[in-house]
Amino acid sequence: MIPYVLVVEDEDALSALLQYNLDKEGYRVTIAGDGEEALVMIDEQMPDLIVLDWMLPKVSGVEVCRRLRARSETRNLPIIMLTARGEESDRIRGLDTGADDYVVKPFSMSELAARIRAVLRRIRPGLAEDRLHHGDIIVDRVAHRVRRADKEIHLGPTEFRLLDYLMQHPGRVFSREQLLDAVWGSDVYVEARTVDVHIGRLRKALNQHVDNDPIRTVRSAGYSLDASA
Amino acid sequence: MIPYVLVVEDEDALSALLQYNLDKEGYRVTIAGDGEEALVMIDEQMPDLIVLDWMLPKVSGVEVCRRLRARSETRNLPIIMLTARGEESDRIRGLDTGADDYVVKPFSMSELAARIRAVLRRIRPGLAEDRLHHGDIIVDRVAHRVRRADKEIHLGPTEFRLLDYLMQHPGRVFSREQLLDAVWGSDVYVEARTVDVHIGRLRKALNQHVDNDPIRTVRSAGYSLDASA
DNA sequence: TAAAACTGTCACATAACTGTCGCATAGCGA
DNA sequence: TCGCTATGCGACAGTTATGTGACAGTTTTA
Repeated sequence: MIPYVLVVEDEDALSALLQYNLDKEGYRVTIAGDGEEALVMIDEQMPDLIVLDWMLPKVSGVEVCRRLRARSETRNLPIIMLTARGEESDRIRGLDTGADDYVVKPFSMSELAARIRAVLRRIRPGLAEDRLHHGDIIVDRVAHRVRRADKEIHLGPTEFRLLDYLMQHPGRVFSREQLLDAVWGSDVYVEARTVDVHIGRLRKALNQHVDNDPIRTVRSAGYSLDASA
Repeated sequence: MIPYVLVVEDEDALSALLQYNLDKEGYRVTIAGDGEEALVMIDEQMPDLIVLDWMLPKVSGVEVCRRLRARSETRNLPIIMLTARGEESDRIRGLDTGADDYVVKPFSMSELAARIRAVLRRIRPGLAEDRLHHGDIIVDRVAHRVRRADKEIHLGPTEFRLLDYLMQHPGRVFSREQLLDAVWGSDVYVEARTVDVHIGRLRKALNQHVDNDPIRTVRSAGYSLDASA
């Protein structure tokens, strides 16, 4: 699955550059222009990693960082800080606040990309690994196969991506909109109810040999992969 | 082709010695000082073999090993562990984790070099082997012959290379683009659909005497050699 | 040098998958 | 319990991806 990076940066020139290059590196990228916006987007879209400018309007980078660390859902969200030279003494405070790494401006794209790779690997090995297990479900991303209780399960491409995404965050509830963003892509327009249909198809496929349904419907909130099991 | 060896070792004296001696043995050598650095370098430089100290700062040797084995790109990367005497009981765990061989410190350079040669010869399946087997298919890369179920199969050059490539990674799904890169070469421009046609021809040739198709189509993803069978 | 073998593309047939509707149910607050 | 809202899901028509025979241009073989 494609890692999803949120860039929080108020200088448009830089954020556009970052978007362009990270996209080319194979990441899905969104931009937030200030800390407040960032906090909202993080909640809604659950990125895999955040590139966070130290200085930001409204809510500073440090503050964003601190708040994310204070909440359990975002405690392990990888964060890379961007700091300007001269704020160097602050770096340490940055890491204290809970950033996973920092890059000093001006930086090269390849340097940032390398840090991102390293941090993703270190913090969230699940992203890079090519097999996801949960209960009796196995998703093999390289072979593009799904098994449940040792039976081969055939899924269409969309159902496959949907399951893959849910398996990355077991137990977490996703709204239909979040799932559309993550699985269909933020650019296409599709009815939210379509998610229901695909969830239904996924359920049917997964439960054909087994009695218990691993997908939990959370009324008026969305769906999640059942954390138990 | 000079084999490229990455040495992961935190004691500078030892790593320098290794670099010197392995270089003299005819290997290209790079050093990583801890596990984290190693993981980055492996990704970026794709060495042919890794000499990995058991005890490392940040990310231990075992952990590095485990993570490499969890990702398909590095699953077959040969690894030789360096363990200190007294960690001997751990040795077994080392091999379980996926190391291909281990050497107990203190060791002689010639011993290490011999292990490296042996492992390179033994492990590199596609590169060194002159025959690939999978199910009832045999590809003889030296004689340039293919047999299935004991019948000689005639393939054109492109079909041969295509099958050869698929047989190096059974089960793994390759996109049309990946196959074009690997089989046709990254510089030529050929329609992606051309892959379909060659897959079709390959299928026809392979299945002429046998009923079951060893090539799996994964809709919207690509093709793979069926890992079962 | 002619015949045979091989390639890459196309066009068309078919199979697989998608998104939406609409109606049936289930859940929930009053 | 009633009424409203949210979800489940079969059906369907439109779309997209794949399989494959034909063909013309090239390369290899005899």
